[in-house]
Amino acid sequence: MNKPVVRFAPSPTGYLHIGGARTALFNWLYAKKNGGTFLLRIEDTDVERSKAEYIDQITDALSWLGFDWDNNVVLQSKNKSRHKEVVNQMIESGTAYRCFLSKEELDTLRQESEKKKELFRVPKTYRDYSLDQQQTLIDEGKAFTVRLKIPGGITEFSDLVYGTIKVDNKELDDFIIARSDGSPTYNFVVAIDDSDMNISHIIRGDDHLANTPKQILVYKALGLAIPIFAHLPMILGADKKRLSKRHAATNVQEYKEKGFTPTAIINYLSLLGWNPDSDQEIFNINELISAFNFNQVQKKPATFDEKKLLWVSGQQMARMETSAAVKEVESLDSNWGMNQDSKYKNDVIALVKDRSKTLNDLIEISDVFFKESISYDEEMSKKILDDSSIQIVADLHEALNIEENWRKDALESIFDNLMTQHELGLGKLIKPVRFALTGLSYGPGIFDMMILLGKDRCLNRLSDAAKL
RNA sequence: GGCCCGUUCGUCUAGUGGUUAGGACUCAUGGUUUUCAUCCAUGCAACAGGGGUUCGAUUCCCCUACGGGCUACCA
Repeated sequence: MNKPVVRFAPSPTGYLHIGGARTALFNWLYAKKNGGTFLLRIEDTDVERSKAEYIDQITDALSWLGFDWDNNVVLQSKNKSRHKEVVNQMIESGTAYRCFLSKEELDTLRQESEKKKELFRVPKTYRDYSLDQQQTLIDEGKAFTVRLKIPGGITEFSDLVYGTIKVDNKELDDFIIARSDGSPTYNFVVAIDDSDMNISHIIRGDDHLANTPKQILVYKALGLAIPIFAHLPMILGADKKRLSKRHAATNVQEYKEKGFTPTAIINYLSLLGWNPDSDQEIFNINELISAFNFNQVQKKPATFDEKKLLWVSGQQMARMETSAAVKEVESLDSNWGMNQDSKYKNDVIALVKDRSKTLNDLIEISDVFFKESISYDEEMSKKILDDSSIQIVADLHEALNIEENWRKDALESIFDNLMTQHELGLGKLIKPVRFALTGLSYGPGIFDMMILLGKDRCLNRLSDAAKL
């Protein structure tokens, strides 16, 4: 088998969203797994809605996710003359024809059949006009579109996910391949471009499933080799509607800002509509590449669940090397750990990493190790630092102040004494102490934290908290 | 309306002509004589409905319902 050539073909009418990222992922995985080529084509032929800035946003997001594409980005708009050439060629050869029905005429006819509850079909008035007859109408100044001359019969193809799909060509109108302004339409150009780019496997959302027969008919009309198709089920929002801007967060960029790593996002996305045929859920990229297979791709749409993403992210976080986590955080937030010793930064992340689910958690918790003094949330301090708690904090301060050995065993014995003194369990002591030390109600082990924070910082914070 | 596709716990999913229908997330409870957003254990929870086929259907077939897609001079 030849090496596959696949492509991701977004239109630059918005940011890269989760659904697009999943489509890109499955294309990329398939290419990587089979030593194939992954191409990127921007479908920017909708002049109204396409924006150049979105192209950058999409390519940035893809790069960030790590989906490096081969060759240069193909801009569909650059192929205009090629598309026109093929249209003309098809008119000449009679596989397509000029249709002189105006949009208004068609709209009226369509409305009439709707009123009569009849099935609307585009009239094939001009289907069999000779080239001479067509020319006469052009000379009269009549506008025209170009339609594909769809033959009778059945169009059948085998989808890697959905299996055999059959459509009676009668169901398909002679659809327009070039508008009256000469611009070609999607179902036409997509076939031409895919063929020109030698795409062997078309992997895309199943919203294209019903368009596939039309595209196959274009391939056939031109005598082109028909690629293999694999349609992916849609990703739905919590309301079971197709993921769109209406939903909370659909933009890949937003997940980056929430502190998810590409690995976590990719891992979670891979689990939407696919399963590894095992119980494994946490994958690194290479594991995913070798496990990926269309046999395990689901046919039904999957609902995006941020809770599970968060869990996957936490799992990935725990598996990440400390040094890698430091790098990730630094690239996410360039201000993080400014003017801090790199060994210290490493120690902080090592301490905090296992309990964090996102890079933002890392940033939030590690911050208390960098700040000189911390601020206390008023409501929380009222709740946590009552009179007796303040007494604990004050007593601890006193005991720590005279402690020379800032080591775990020494700290432990101080807490032991405090426990007897206040007749409380360790847990009860830790709560106010942690809050005094960090302003947080959660975090790493208290002794490790104190050691890393250092004596001076601990003493200052305890006395600050005791004054509240 | 027509055509195409789909329907297993709330969610992601495994699975079989005879199973206690399995796992994961979430949630609940308990544990880890240190909090917890980590970790461990336990628990709650599903085969859309109706007809067939069959000794037996969640599994095969048909219908209905529901969901999604396409049906544009959008992509």
